[in-house]
Amino acid sequence: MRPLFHPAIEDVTVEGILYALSDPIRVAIYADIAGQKCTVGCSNFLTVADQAIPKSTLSQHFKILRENGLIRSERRGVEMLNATRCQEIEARFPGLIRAILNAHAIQSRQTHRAKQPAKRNSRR
Amino acid sequence: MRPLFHPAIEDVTVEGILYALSDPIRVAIYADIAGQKCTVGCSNFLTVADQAIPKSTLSQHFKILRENGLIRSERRGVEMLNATRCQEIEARFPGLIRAILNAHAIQSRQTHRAKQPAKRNSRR
DNA sequence: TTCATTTGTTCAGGATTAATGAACTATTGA
DNA sequence: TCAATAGTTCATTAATCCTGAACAAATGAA
Repeated sequence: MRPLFHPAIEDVTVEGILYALSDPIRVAIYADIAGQKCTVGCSNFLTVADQAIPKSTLSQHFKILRENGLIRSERRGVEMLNATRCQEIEARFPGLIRAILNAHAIQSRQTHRAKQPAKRNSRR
Repeated sequence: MRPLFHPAIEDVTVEGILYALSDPIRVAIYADIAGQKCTVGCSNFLTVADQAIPKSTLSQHFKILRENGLIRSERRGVEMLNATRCQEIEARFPGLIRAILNAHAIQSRQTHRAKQPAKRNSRR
């Protein structure tokens, strides 16, 4: 099994960050990790927003978050501990992560209030 | 030819915005339009960052920007005038567009300074 | 040690999405 | 009516994504 790849912060791109967070599941995962005090394992997200995610899919999502510089993952015993790299990104792209998480929170509140509003299309 | 579709601002999603701007060509186009005083036609972008873009591809890029709520396009005579919807988005997701454009500007400066630094990978 | 359990990765395939040349539509002006 | 200009649509190929199945690594118990 290959060692985990983490890009140096100066190799992290805006496009990479936006791409990684342009998926509703990934942004939900990232927002959750960012909100936690401590690091968390992947399996906390086998269901996201009442939706079951296959673990192979979940693994890919974490890989995308990791390889685009959004999180740092470290094996701890049998599980993987994930932490955000918010501070590093903040130093490179001030305000970016905060604005995205804030926008995500605004949207989540509206979606909740409308109680499943006929399935928003995530992309396109 | 179908009439152009523009989503209502309340149907614009964070994921849609991030997706649309996660492509290096689209974010460059968007940053350019946002920086202009007046609206501009699509053909201004047949080359972006010294890279030729086929016009069918360009048309798709504009469609993605438009249908994710980032720009408003209007036919004026034989050409298409495009304007950003920055203010509407600002009202819905405060600070989001500004932070993204700022990050893009930071990255562009660094990329320029390094004079084509061995092709940054745009995604992944 | 050996085995079962837990957690996550890798691989292979089918499904989806993106890129683009060619043909087409719409508008303008000669 | 014709040519030129500006974009769109379509069809095909290429690239990506999703996920079940098999695998790998660490732990703890027997």
